[in-house]
Amino acid sequence: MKQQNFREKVYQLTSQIPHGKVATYGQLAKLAGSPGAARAVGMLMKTNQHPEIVPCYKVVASDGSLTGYSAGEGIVTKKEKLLHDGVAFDKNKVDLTKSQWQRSS
DNA sequence: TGATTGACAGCGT
DNA sequence: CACGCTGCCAATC
Repeated sequence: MKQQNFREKVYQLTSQIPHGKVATYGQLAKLAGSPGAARAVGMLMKTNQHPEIVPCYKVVASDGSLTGYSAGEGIVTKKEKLLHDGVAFDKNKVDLTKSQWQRSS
């Protein structure tokens, strides 16, 4: 498996997140090959060149908090999308205890 | 090529 | 428990 560019890997991994699950920026960064690059991952979502294959709303902060989101009403729309996706929510945050994405099966 | 930004994460107060 | 500051990485201007 050849190592793609960091950003390609992040987009790929994000598109692989199953229905009803979410992943954290740190998790994606680690899977992409650079643990600690959570901020860089967030930037890729912001620039978001592949909105059709990258459900960025499935990506949340390490604490389950919904951050950013450049589309619709922002955080509000993102939360609604996650709820619609079957993700376990806790008030204003995602319940990572139940809905955090497992690693590659 | 260099400097700055940015949708984070972890630790401290 | 809530808020603030620092550190890391890659992309963008």
